[in-house]
Amino acid sequence: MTNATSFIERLEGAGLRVTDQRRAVAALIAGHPGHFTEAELEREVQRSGSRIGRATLFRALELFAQLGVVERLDLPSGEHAYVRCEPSHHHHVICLRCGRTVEVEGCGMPELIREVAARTGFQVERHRLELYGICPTCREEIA
Amino acid sequence: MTNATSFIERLEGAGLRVTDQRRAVAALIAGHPGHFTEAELEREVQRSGSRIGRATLFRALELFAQLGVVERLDLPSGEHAYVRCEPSHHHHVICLRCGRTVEVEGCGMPELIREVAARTGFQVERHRLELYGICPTCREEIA
DNA sequence: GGGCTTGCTGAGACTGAGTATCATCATCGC
DNA sequence: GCGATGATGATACTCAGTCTCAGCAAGCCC
Repeated sequence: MTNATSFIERLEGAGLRVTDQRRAVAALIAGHPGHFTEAELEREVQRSGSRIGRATLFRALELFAQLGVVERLDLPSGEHAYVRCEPSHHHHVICLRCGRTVEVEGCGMPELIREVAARTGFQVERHRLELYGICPTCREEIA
Repeated sequence: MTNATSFIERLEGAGLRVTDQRRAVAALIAGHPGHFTEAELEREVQRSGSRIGRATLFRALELFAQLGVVERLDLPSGEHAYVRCEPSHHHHVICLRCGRTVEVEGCGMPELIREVAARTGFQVERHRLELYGICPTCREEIA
């Protein structure tokens, strides 16, 4: 489980400073079950009583993204969002109804990439795969 | 091959008006080998001597995207771009060096989606897959 | 061809995400 | 505790994308 402490450890491991602001952002992200936008995070920061500048929030998100503990998503609406995640290769399945996000590892992409490479002559270096659907909880609620 | 004429046919088929502006945008898109941003298209419109408002350009892109002859991409940089494409299900392989875009059909995703659904309990409704790499031409140039 | 309806256009104001700047502050190694 | 330097935040700014609304023109009907 990714928690605020592991965020801090990552900061220390990279030789970066551990500030109150980063601690607060880490705690908020760690407490988030699904994805969130920068605007949402900003509101939560205010609600929690912390006083963190917008620029700092953006910087913290970018930083955590570089450290691999947070990933940036592009929602179908075109909005940018973030999810906390394990720093290993994986993909996200995002619930279109409640926004809950689940990580899927071992995605079976390597064969697909080999096939695409063979067919197009491209040397495929990276890919982005996002799956959207309805989570089990929401499916029950709808039914 | 997708050309400007097929864009127009799609408009007519959908009962939409065929205007000079839409014709001009269709011609520019049809002449584009790779992806392009709205800003790039805007510059080309000006260079070609047409006089099309920005709002109209956005509307035309959105329209063609709805008609399935253009697709919206999210580049790794976070920028939004568009590519012209066939209106069937497929994915794009994008060259990180020259921007050329190639469509890949029959992507082998169904099995992957079934597996993810089985593992997470999600009912997967749609997905977004984009592959980034180096195209054959660029590979030769680098070598 | 002429008139009419209605969808389309464009200028410009607006919004909101994200960035740049820079003086001030706080962390952390010594 | 001290100092170097990385981090912060207020503010101004840029730029993509949207909204509005008066005027225009495509295409239908006669």
